[in-house]
Amino acid sequence: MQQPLAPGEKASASATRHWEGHSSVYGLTMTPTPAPGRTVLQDDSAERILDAAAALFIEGGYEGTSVSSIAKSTGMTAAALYWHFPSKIDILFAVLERDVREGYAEVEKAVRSQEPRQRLREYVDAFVRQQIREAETRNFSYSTLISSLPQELRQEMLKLGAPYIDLLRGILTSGREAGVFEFADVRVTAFAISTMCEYVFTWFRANRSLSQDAVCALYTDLAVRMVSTPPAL
Amino acid sequence: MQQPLAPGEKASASATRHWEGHSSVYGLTMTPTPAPGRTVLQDDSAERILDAAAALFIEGGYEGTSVSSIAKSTGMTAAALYWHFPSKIDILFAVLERDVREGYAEVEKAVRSQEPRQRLREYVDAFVRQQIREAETRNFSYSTLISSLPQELRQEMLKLGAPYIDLLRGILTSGREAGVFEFADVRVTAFAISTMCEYVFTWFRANRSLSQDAVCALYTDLAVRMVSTPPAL
DNA sequence: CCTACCGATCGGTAGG
DNA sequence: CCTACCGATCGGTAGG
Repeated sequence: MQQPLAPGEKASASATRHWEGHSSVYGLTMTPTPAPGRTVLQDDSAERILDAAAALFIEGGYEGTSVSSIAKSTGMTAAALYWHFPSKIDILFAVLERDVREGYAEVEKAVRSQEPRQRLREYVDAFVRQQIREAETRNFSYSTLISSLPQELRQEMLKLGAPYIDLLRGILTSGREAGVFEFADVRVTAFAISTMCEYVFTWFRANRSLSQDAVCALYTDLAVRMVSTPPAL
Repeated sequence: MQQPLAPGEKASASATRHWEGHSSVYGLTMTPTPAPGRTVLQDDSAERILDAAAALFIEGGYEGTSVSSIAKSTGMTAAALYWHFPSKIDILFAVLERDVREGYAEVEKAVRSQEPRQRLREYVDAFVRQQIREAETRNFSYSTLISSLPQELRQEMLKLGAPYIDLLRGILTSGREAGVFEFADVRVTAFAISTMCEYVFTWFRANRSLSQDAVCALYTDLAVRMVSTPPAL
């Protein structure tokens, strides 16, 4: 059972906390633990922090954003943030985690056809559209912010992206079973298509002459070509 | 004429400097200017700084690497670095610039066939092999370090990568003229293939079961499929 | 290139 | 005794 903390006592990292998510891997001392039983999701302060942090990280990167600037943007003090999150890096992780989920939900919703080739088109179109939309208004994409995470947390983020890649693998596999797709390796092919889409933002801004729709259409065709049978080898 | 600087006096940013390359875009004050007339290329100190900085940036990222750690690694003091480079960001830029050139030279050397399809295979194989090799030993790839550059310098880096993409465009165009390739847009297709190859590192480490050769072969086939005629649509 | 430092700001913590 | 913070400042370190 969790004991109430005496005034001034430090909570250990293993203590039950009202915030969810990752426990800091650093040996940092924690702010006093509030009573357990509440969740962040009932508390919109945490959501407001994530909103502010997301905007600032996207604008200036992780290291280019101070804790106090996040605090100012939410109308709190810097110290108050540490009641909601154990460290700055946990804020980044939570921001990315939320974005991965929202991004996946959007793509999943767009994929509604039952025909594999059409499903693949819907997947690529939604994915590329999402990435381009982000690239247009952001200095730092979520993809590049991941590199600010320490090794361990980066691995955890990769796992969170699994549904994304699993959806694509499912499309490819069902297409192969239906005889419309043909490819040598599901995993590599899925990763290839996925990274191709994810990193459109690295070049899109530099070529403003192209419309969003045009790039989506071109990428969709390229992806379909990569897996369609008979292969043109 | 350049006046000798009194002790403690700061050189203006417009003073003649013996180092080459980009002038800092920040309004930072500079360390005292040495006598003009020497070049960095005759000075292997600058090369040693770049070697040390490259290793440290790759290990800990840009913000995770202090100027003094670069200095220590080269056997200099932190202040001494500022005789060779105007700022920390200029060191990163020089590191990336050198790598882009070396990386391009390697790919260019690998592309020797005259047959377009084989040329594309050689290009993709060399590119992917290079990226995987880097991914195996590095925490931060050069591609992710680019995101630590401010907007202006990031644009300059993109320009430095032009030969890379131009080589690929040339391959695609000659293949189209020879009637073996067919695609809708040279620029987008080249970018799609290029980013697909460049960002192998984002997933390769997590899937150690695959060999370097296997991934190269699979990616080569995927790229050829993307542009081969007749398209399997 | 070194020694000797600066202005500022960093992430995080204190008691209340 | 709780949740939700505040005003002030900590020890270190950054780039220059």
